[in-house]
Amino acid sequence: MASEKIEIALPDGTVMEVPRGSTPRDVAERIGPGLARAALAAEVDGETVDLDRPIQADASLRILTKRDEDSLEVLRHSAAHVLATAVRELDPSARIGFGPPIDEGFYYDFGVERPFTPQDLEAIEEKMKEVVEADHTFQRQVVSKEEARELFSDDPLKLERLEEFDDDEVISVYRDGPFLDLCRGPHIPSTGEVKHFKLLSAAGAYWRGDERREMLQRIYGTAFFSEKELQEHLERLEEAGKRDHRVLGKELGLFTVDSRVGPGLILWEPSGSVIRREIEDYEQELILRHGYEIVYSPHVVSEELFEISGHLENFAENMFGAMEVEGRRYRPKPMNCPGHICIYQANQRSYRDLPIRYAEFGTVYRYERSGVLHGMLRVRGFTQDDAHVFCTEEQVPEEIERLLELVAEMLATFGYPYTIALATRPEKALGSEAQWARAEADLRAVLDERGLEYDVDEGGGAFYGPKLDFQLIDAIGRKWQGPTVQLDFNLPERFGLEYIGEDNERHRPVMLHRVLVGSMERFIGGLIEHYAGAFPLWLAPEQVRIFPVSEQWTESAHEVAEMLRAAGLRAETFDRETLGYRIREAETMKVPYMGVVGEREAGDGTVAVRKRGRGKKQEVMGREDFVKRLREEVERRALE
RNA sequence: GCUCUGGUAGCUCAGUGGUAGAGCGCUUCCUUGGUAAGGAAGAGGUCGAGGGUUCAAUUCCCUCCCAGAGCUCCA
Repeated sequence: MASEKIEIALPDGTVMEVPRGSTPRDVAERIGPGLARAALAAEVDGETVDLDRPIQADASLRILTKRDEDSLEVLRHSAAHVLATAVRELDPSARIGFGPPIDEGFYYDFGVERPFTPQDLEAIEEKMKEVVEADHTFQRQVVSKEEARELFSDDPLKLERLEEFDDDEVISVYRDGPFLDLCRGPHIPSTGEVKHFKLLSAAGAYWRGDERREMLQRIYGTAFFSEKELQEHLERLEEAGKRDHRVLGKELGLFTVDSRVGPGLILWEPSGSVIRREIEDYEQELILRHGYEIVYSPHVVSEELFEISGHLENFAENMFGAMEVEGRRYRPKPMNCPGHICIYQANQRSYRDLPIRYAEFGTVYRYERSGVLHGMLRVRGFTQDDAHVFCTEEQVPEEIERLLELVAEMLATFGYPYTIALATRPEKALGSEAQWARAEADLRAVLDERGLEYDVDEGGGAFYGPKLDFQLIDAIGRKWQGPTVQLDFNLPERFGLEYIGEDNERHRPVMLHRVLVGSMERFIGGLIEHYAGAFPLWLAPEQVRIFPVSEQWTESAHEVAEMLRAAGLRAETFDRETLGYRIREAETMKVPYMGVVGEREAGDGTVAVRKRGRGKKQEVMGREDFVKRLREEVERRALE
């Protein structure tokens, strides 16, 4: 039996015969000593495992080195163990929660007496370096539940997790030097491989994410295979910090909040308002061109409406409280759809009227827990660029097609690449299976027809219909929630929506909800970060700033600015301090264009044009040409 | 909501059991400057709000308000 062979299929297609019970490490050694040295983990039949995990049957095998995506996860998981090892060394009484790898790093939760301070993190990081230095081997061991109970008898958190194992489940523990953890694995061969890591922050986190349970102390960190990648990651974090819309919003005077107004409620300063108005004007022009009609609905609505819509039943915890007037209860609206439905129902509708597309920049109010509020990105009052399409089932594909076109046009204008996800029927769903199947098929067909790539989020749809989610990718690669399109079988039913068909019978229309920017607040908050505050000309609150070289040319500078304003451009003059100061000020405020007027320019009717961020590279041009050039750039909404 | 951290001049922040400081900004004056900070003087603060301890609180304690980080990507 011992000499029995099994077949291992390698990624290059070759098949290797090895004794049963060989480990991936054995295979790597047979392939070559270089690979054996570089090996960190392995993928056996698609499952990531340790290098010394014996293989008992024919399998496909891939040796993972630091070049493989999946290795990074293993490394970070191991880094989390190194962290826990260090924390335990410093505080043996620390209880051990969970410590998984996450998207950009890892964390570990600890049950400790007091929260970690930044000094603690430094000390822990130093201790981690010792653990790495010691190069402890990660040793996997399979134990029985009974043995595991014994091993973790002093740690109630681990014991709790242990009790959740089914009897037939394999329970594994991993040891690295002094530290033992209940862990699924896999791990890299030894702690010495965790060379480039950094602890980033500490914060409270509920045990198992349940706010009724004990709060543990979580430490976040990240790890990479090279110092270069680590440094690049830290720089990215720093860059993201510099782009923070709250900081830029303050510096550039875009928006503010005031505790007298209330948390999560945005006040738009003039400069921010310019940006918003430009976007709203643009979008209005866009959607009118795409066949929408503009409507308006009230901010405060009788509760009766939300009883019909079901919001009171399903959305109440997100709604602002009721106010009573003349014995009737009213609510600030959390959504615009019920109002639009009432407009639809204001008249009898014929199939000849459909599709009907109502759009509104509708301001809604939603209660969000105070802890989740965040600048402009998560607020309690915001304006949606909301629209509702009422159409027949047959018209759905064409409407989806139109929406895809609309989305593509709009996102290109802002320079966002995007991805699409189709969210399908969840467990608990309204409407017949056939209805869902048809709707989903319609959505797929349109996407496929256009050759668009998309992910499928199985069961991710709303209970009332499938949806398309668009995710934006910003200038530094972060993802943002973008447009959404949702089919709705629910509200037409609840409100009893009807249209008269060709057959002179009453029929139920389908309803589509869609937003493009979603919320003006969130979208513009995101745009601030996407552009790092340097808005393209058409959106820039101040588009041009004109400086005289010295006071005697102030008049000329004013003339130029006046000319620009007459052409509809937002131009100012600035003649304080020295020329260097004025340039610096304009660069800091990220004004796209600067124009300098001195003796030469005043003499021959030109202006010396400097573009934001381009340093001294200036260009002298005629004033008319300057105006023309800027007009042209605004009109095509150029990104650069 | 919960845990931790913070709230001092318009902004960014230092500081102290004996009623406060810097840089930037602001005002005024000087400077008339050719592409990222010219010089000087000055004004400006109920030290988040309320209560308590104390001879004395911006500082220590309590409550509240606001802000920030985080609150399962399941060993």
